[in-house]
This record gives sequence, structure tokens and C-alpha cells, in this order.
Amino acid sequence: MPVACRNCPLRRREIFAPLSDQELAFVQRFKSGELKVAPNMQLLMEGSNSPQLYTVLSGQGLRYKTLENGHRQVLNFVFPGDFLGLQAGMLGEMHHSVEATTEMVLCVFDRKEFFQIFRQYPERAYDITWLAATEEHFLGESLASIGQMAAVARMAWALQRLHARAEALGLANGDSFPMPYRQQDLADALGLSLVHTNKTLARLRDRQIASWAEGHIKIHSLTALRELAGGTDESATMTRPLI
Amino acid sequence: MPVACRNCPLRRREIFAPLSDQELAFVQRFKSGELKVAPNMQLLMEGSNSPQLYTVLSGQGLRYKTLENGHRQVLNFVFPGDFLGLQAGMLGEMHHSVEATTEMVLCVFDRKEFFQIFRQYPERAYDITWLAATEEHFLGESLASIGQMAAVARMAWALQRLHARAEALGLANGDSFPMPYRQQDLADALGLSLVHTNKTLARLRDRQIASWAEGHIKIHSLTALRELAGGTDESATMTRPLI
DNA sequence: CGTGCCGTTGAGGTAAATCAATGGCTGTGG
DNA sequence: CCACAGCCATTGATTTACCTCAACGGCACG
Repeated sequence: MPVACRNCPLRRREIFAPLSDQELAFVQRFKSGELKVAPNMQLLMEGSNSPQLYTVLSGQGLRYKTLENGHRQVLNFVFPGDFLGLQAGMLGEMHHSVEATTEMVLCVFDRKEFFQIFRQYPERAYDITWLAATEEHFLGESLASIGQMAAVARMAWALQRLHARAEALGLANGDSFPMPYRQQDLADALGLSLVHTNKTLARLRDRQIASWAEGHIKIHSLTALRELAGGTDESATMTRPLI
Repeated sequence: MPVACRNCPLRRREIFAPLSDQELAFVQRFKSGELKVAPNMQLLMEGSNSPQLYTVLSGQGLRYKTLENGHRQVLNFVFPGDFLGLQAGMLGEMHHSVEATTEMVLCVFDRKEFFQIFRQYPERAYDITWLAATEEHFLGESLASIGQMAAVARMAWALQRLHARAEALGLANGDSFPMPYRQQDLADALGLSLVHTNKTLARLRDRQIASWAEGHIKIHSLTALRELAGGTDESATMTRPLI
């Protein structure tokens, strides 16, 4: 049975902006169900105009694009609290795909209701725009990272961000946090080959900065990591709306 | 003296969605003036929380980010009709800078009014979200391009997009269109060195695909260009809101 | 016990970066 | 008017970061 929005365990996290009872009632009405998906499941497909929008309750996934030449670009790693399908909602169709990496539980919303939000709940509409603007900001960071930084720096940047997000969601355990992805995923996110990704990770391990084993990443020197990454990304820890 | 919104020359272009008289009246009220800036002028600065938002009436510019290591990533090329400062409006501060490349004329809006849009004009709020989602989509494309394509393909992709945008705005003259940027700008946009950018352009010239001279790019084979770029980007020619 | 997926490592090749030099053009000041 | 400096495009020479290819071992799964 689905969780009632006001009992949503995610909302207890302070990274998510609190909602009034009345606002919660609205979100609840918007919610049409819950969905549990298995690892490797395709949630949204590039080109589809999904009738459904999701909020991630638990689990992790990937947003990615597939190119004509067969290559894949991972756009972002999906964490609990993320809103999926905004492009389908706004632009009529998805321009990237989303797949589950671990098992995921999703909160399902009906796209038909989407347009009503702008009319009736301007604060929620504002939240949605905020999410879009934040995603835009993040992609800008990624672009700068991939376009202008060397492999080690890109890697440090990615790890530091994954760490920050995991920590903000209470998934981290000290300096260690779950890393359910494959090296190939990280490679496709950073625009590196699999082999070079592996060797870059080895360098970070050798330099005692971060190590990845058994599905977990351990940060040995956050200072050094940030140094390499060229600063901290505060947008991962910023208070954000949860819809 | 400023142009009245209903006489705005941009609105005649069919790429921009038409507004009713009433809607125009609102946009007009939102407009607080006009600004003319010289080439190389900084319009918005990373980190600033500009009190002003702009719509480009004429001229071209650049959005970019400067990294700690001194490198610059050009995020996008700015064309007439583009809305500038959305990040400052939504997130409180800009996460990239914007500068004028040619002389530009801007329509100035007051950020204080920004929040009112969501309350009072849901259709405009929707437009703003549409713009954010579209920008997000574009950055995703860029990321895929820079992350997964070789230099020639990236170049073709960029040229094809610049062409499409120029054409949609009526700036093109047959297969030729104005290119006010420097090779360094293109290099910083594509994540290539200046020298390699130059050599890549030379290859496209030798292969009779596109040539760049005297501030104009001429497309000799749009088919070949698209082939290299891996498809056409329809988002450059899609009907879009003009605020 | 095979088969397939994933991580790891080495060898060798290449695309792209860096370094360096030149020429055209523009603006400036003597 | 010319001399000079600064910016930009172009080209060649050299170096390097990253890619591709190939092979191997661990591990899960049927």
C-alpha cells in the first residue's frame, strides 16, 4: 500500500523544504499510485511522451542519452527525491531515457493533472521551475567539467558530488557511501573510456584520496578531492522542493 | 525610445508564439525599459544576483562559466529572443556569466515582478518553465556532443545548430549566416583547443562542407553537415515563447 | 562446469593538446 | 605618414592524455 504523502519518510530529511498540511493534501491528490521497479528497468524512454511523472522514493538510477554512433552519455545520477519526466510534461516528449540501477520505488503522478498545477498552485509551479533551473545549472557544471577538466579532476568532481548527494540524503555512513553503478556508467558520465576510467580510479586509490570497492565508495581525503575537483558544489546540499 | 511590445519586430517571426492583446499588455507592463550595450560588455556575472532580467531584442552574445583553473566553458550562444537571467530569478544568483559579442539591444524587466508572474499569469509561468526545460534539453545535447563525439562531429553539430538558429530568426542569407564569434569562443564551447578548432574548421573547408570567412559561415553541404553532426536538432527551430 | 559480466592491467596507436612562429589587420601615437 | 603593439587566424613540430585492442581473473548464474 502506498505511503501517504504526509508520512513520506523523505520529507523528514531537512534537505527537503517542508510543506503545509494544505499543500501536502494537494500533492497527495496529485499522486496516483506507487511503482516498484527492478534493477535495469527502463522507466522513461527517449522520444516517449510518458503519461506519467515520477518522484523517486527510494533507489538509484541513471538519466542518459543514446547517440546515433551508439555511444551513450549519462546526464545525471538519479537519487531519492528526484523528479522524473519533467521534459515529457513540458516539452511533450522525453529527450533522454531513465533507467533504474538498483530496485526503485516511485511515486506516480498523472501527467494530465500537470497543467492544472500552474493554474491552481503557483507555489508548486514555482517549485517545478526551480527544479528545471537547478537541473540546468547542474548540466552547465557537467559541461564545464567534461569540456575543460582532465580525467582525474573530472573523476574527483563526480565523486565529490555523489558523496555530497548521498550525504544530504542520509545514505552515507561516515566517509563511505553506496555506489551501485558500474565503472562503465561513470565512464559514460564523464566522457572517458572504460579503461581510462579504471586507471583514473586507480590513481585516486594510489594517492589515498578515494577508493571504490564492493559497491561502496570511501573518501579518504575530502580536502584533496575538493582540491582536485575545483571547489565544492553546494547545489547538491541545497534545500530543495519535494513534489 | 523603447519599442512597444505589440510592435516588437521579433514577434513577427513565426518562430515565436503569438500573444493575445491582453497578454501583450501584461508583458508591456512588466517591461521596465531598454538597454543598449557595446560589444564585449558583461551583461550578467556569475555569482551576481542581478535585479534585472533581459530579453534579447537584437545582437548576439555568449553564456559562459569560468573555472578555477582559468579555463572557460561556453555554455551557449545567445540569439535574439533569448531570455537572460532566469537563474538569478529562480535560484537567487547566476551560475554563469553572459557577455555581448556584438552590440546588443535588450528589453529590461524588473526581477521584483518576477514572482508575481507565477501568481497572476500562469501561462507566462508555464512559458518560463518551458524555457528552462528547453535550455536543460539543449545542455543535455551539448553534453552528449562534447562527451561522446570527435572534434569534426562536434564542430558539425555546432555549425548546424548555429545555422538553424540563424535561419529561424531570419538572420541567414541562403546558405550563409553571420558568425560574430571568434574561433576561441567556438573552441571553448566545444571543449577543444584553439589550434585544434582551427584545424578542424580547415578540414570542413577542405571537404567542402562549410567555410568561415569574414564573419560569416557558409554551408556548402547541409546534408554532409547533418550526417557528421548525427542528425538535425529540431529544438532550434521549434516555436518558442517570447517574453 | 561452462558462459557472461565486470574489474583490472599492459601494449601500442592516435586524436588532440601544447609550444612556437608567422602574417594580416586594426588602432594608436609619434 | 610610418612604426609599433595587440589581437586573431593559420600552420608546423612535438608531446601527451586518452583510446582501442587484447588478455586475464573473480564472481554470479544456469
